[in-house]
Amino acid sequence: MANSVKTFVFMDLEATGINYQHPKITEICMVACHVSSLENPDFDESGKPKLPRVLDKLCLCVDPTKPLNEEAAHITGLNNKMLEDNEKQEFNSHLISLINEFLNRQAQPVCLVAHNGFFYDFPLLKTELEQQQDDISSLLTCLDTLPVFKQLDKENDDDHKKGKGYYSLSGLYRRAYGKDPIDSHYAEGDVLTLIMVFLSKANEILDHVSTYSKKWGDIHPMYS
DNA sequence: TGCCAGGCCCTCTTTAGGGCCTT
Repeated sequence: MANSVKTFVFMDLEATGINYQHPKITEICMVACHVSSLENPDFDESGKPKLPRVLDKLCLCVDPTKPLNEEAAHITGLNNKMLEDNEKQEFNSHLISLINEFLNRQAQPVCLVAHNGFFYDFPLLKTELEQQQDDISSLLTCLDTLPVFKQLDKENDDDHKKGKGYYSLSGLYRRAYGKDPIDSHYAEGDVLTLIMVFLSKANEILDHVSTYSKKWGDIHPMYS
């Protein structure tokens, strides 16, 4: 199909807090994966899929220009002093250019993927872009793995008791691979975990990408 | 101190309320 996604860009944001705190981004990571690597992954001797060898990565720390809340600083391992001491730049036009160049380098069309992306990562990125009077291509599509995994369980009649953490990123990783992911809450660590979670159901997800995805242009900012 | 977002899902439901998931 002419419109089939050719590149999935898995992404994760670390920030100063969560939605109602009007957060600002402290770290952004995007890892681009060609669809062929997801359709036909290599497997290790235990039958676990391997991360694709060919990955493009963009990982950057950002001065949020507002205080991180205590919990965000604790779980992300970042704080304002650290970002200031390292003279990190704000979310500015240079960063937006980098993101655009990174996305434009990939085989098109591109689909952004994030866990709980429809309610966190995508609206927050949209807000930061809007505050710079800018945007990324409205031709992008985006996919949130949280509703995807809920829907797949429904279709597979999974009747497990779904307590707290069942659909968290680390919870999905534990379900798939029987152990905790590494480097949780480092943006790159979470993105690599997300790719592994995606690979655990890749063919089922890839079969329904058009059903589950939204247009980037339909994402609303988290706040203005 | 607890609340503050929000669409979806679950249940002690459907004339509703509360928890999840993201930092």
